Amino acid sequence: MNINTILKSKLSEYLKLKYDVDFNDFEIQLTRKDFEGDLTIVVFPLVKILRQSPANLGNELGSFILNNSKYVTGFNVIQGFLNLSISPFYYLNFLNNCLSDVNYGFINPDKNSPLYLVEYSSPNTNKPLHLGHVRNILLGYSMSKILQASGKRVNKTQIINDRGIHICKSIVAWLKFGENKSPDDLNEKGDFFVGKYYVLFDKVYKEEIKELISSGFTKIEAEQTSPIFTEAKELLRKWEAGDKKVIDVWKLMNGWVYNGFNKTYKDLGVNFDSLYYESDTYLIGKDIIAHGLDKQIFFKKDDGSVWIDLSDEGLDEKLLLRSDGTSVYMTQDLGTAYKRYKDNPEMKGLIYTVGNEQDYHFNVLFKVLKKLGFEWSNHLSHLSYGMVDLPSGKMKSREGTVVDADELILEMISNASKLSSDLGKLDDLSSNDKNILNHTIGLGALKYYILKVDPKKRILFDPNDSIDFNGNTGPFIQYTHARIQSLLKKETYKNHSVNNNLEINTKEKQILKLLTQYPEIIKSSADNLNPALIANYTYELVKTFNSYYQTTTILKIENNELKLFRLSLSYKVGLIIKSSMELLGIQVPDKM
RNA sequence: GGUCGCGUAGCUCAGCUGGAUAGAGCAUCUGCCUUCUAAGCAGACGGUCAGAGGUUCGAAUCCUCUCGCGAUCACCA
Repeated sequence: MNINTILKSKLSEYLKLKYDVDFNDFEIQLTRKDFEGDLTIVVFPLVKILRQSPANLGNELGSFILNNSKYVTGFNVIQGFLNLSISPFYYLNFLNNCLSDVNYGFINPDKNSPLYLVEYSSPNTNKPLHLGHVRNILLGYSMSKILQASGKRVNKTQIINDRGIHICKSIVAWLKFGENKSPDDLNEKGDFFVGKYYVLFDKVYKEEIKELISSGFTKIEAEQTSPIFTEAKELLRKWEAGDKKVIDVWKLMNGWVYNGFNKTYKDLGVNFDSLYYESDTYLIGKDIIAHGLDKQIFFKKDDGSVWIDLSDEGLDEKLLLRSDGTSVYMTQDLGTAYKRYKDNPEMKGLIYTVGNEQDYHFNVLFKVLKKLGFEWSNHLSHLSYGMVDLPSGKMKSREGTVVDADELILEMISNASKLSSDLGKLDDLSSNDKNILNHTIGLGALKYYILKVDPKKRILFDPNDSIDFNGNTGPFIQYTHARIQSLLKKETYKNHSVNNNLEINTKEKQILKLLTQYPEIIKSSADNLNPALIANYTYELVKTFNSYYQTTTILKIENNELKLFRLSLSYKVGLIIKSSMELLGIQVPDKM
């Protein structure tokens, strides 16, 4: 059993007996360095209840726990802080137990575990993925792993925004200028290929407007009468009418884009369990609107547009359907949410990984569903994250100021490659193994760089400042893991029980203390939807271990018992590093 | 203007539900590779936690106000 739980229950038992007070809300923290002790109980909260001075109370509880727990070997009291020295015996015992437990810290979900849907990525099919998507994808994927580790069944899902005027724009441009060529003909990645035509459309459109204005049209007239834009609108009409030719081109081009996306997902090491398409769900959304109108939850304005009044919730009126009957963003999201519920009626959570620019949208979405009386609406939550901005400001795809996901991945790999060849670390590897390793390291750097930051905070990304490989970074953590593996390789290592009378040093105790915290970190990370907690915990562990590794002889000592203990400890640290990096979707190599 | 979020070292960030003297990395400087991987370790330097009030034994953390930055309030998605 966990030492905190033991201490809490003993103390509260004591308080009940002696003072007839029910209290179990003890705050137990790691003792600050510079103070003697391992765990600290804060007694201030009890001072008021028991009407005693903090010092007296600390001493009283301290002597009680000293006499009643075999794990406590001493105590001291400073102000209201009761510092307890914990016997190495406890930690060694813990090491023995958790050594044999491969899944230490993990709660394995089974068929009866609550089902959570985690949505992430959710791209438009008219342009390649960029750095903003990368943050989204990494966050969503990592959260799905973390939720799984905390005992939830997870379905990783996305909604693909595959219809609408923006899609038609790239189709029109390709039909006009594409010369019937496919990405394969030009040896291009499908999403780039299509994105190119999206940009081309915009270029032609702007030129047309310019010409029209110079021949006497107003700006608005020009925008409306632009031939290429008219074509796009016509195409959208045909698409909605189910015109076979249009649908075929649409399918063809979307297929190219999906191939491109899949390559990027593969490079990032992520995947999905289910896919939803806006082209399937927007009609369901329209049905829901009709239903809500029926029940008078929504209302229709004179021009035919449909709205909901959320002023009683502190929000405004919100449009749900355009006056011409076509759907808006909200329409589609209502439909998608409903379909997901229908497909997974037992779901206990649906987490949308979407940027914080859409906080308002999701606020409204959840409230609309609630007003519609869907009891499952309280399972929905929004994992909102800050934008990734450049020194020049916001990324804008049409202005070409985006950091492209694929280019960034390549750059990270080449950075890793350059660094490892400079250091001469991989010289004895085959070139294929080198490539795999550089990919692992480059992506480790990228993923860690993004995930270590609190999701709700904005990230300022400077492309000229290539991502660091030293300090609090992915490669540093990977490196430590690799070093541990090579250490273990040099000795025949077997699982064994550590002698409980062993003397352990301060740094070893520090590491063991950190290891005991691992399950709480996973839980907290899952509860707060925050992978950064795990990232920063792992960094602390790695840093502590490195300091130990550098200053403590592990292999070349006479005392066999001690050597085996040190190997056990290293082995366990390696396991924890590996499993927590896996929760971030980061691979850890055995050699680098 | 309304709403939401953010503001911690020169820079990038930790600091979880309030706890002791504020924590890392980068950068700058000083040591350490004939001993398990120097992508490392040890150390120095660096702070008005945006500002002002309040709550209490105790506030970077909670509340109020002010300032700064960002997002949003679209018949765009």
